[in-house]
Amino acid sequence: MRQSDEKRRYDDACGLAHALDLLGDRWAMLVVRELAYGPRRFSGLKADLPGISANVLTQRLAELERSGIIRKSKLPPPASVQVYEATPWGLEVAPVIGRLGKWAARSPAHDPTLPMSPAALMMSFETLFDPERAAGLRGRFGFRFGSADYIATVSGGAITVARRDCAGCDVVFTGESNDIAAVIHGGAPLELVRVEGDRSLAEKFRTLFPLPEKVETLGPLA
Amino acid sequence: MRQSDEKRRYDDACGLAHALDLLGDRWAMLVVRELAYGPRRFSGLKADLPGISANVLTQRLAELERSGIIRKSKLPPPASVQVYEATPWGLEVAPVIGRLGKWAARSPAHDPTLPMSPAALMMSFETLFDPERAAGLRGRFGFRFGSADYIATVSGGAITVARRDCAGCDVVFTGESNDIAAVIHGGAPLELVRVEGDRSLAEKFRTLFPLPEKVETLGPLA
DNA sequence: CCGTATCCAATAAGATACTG
DNA sequence: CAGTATCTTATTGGATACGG
Repeated sequence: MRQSDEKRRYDDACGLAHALDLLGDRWAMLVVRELAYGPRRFSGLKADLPGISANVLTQRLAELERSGIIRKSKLPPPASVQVYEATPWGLEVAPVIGRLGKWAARSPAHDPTLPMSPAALMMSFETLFDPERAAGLRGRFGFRFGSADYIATVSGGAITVARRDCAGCDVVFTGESNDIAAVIHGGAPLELVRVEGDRSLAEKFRTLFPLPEKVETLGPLA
Repeated sequence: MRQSDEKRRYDDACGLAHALDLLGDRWAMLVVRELAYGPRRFSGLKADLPGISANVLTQRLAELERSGIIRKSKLPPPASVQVYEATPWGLEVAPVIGRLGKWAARSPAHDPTLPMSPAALMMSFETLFDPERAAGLRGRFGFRFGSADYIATVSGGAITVARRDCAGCDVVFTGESNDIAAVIHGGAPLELVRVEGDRSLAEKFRTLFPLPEKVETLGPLA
């Protein structure tokens, strides 16, 4: 628990400074990332945020709720479990933090071999998607992570992602998000994960997400 | 100085997590904002980041330089003073943090009456600009803050901002960035600041930056 | 004047154990 | 499973002193 009532804030009218008042605390943006595709439970969030401790997660959820970025809600019966979900406004920041991620992927210090959560992987599909490479391609691509299913729909040079059952997809990838990330982004062999359905479509899917070029280590000598 | 050599990092391959490794420390993004339009000196940065202490600024500058986001450089003689400037890659994150700011401006908790630095104000012009309202408008708008001059060029339904002498502008606003912000964004009377040049153009300029609608306090009851 | 280094008090984050 | 409580450690900001 916070000992003082007053949170540390920037004394600055700039919208960016206020964004950092709202999302600048450690873990806050990553919590929003995890909620980008639908409601999640406390334990799921904790599991997908490697290294966060329960008390910090509790505090972040409370602050984000106070700010109106997320809210508590209850899944319909018979589940009836409590979950956290992004509000419509909270959801609007997802594409912005996605672009922040795309920018950072050019950093020489970025290490793509670290673990990657299902939500992070699905967001990478949205942010790294290349419409030109997807021209003329149509398909529904399912991802079964054990904890949840997601589908990515490619059509008309665009991609959309949703958390939804994989039934009816043209291809379904099943495995750990780390391994699926290695296959899609890292060029690892398809055999690392389970692939059901149209295999050639799966191969094409892998080509849609070019990694941004790394920055030169010493920076361009302008 | 940091006591441990190891910086606290996220153990996460997600680009966003890496962005926060690079820019997640307090003040870091605001330093980048201040460098968005050109090189700045230490004391200028300190003055425009209300509340930062010299040692924290020193530390942030060193970290950002290590990451390749900014670099030290020397102004050409006879000035020959040391300045900090964003690298080309570092500059690329400016529009992204601008969008973060635009998103946060919808927060019910956002207080636009707080102080606002010149760089923050100029960035707000870029992020809040409405191309439809600027249709058919052309002009060069100068801003003289005492510490530096900036110009905003509106043409063809677009706006560009640069730090440059105001000479040749159609309108020049002179005053403190706080007051100019109150005039442009807050609807304060033009008389609060000094306006030279085409006054009707100045009035039109004020209409180009609609503030985003506030979120309802309790959030939409979906 | 332009920073940098050091010390200090307050606060935020992390680890771990524990409760309903 | 969903958090709390408690303790320890790390980071922040302010003051101040110092070097170019």
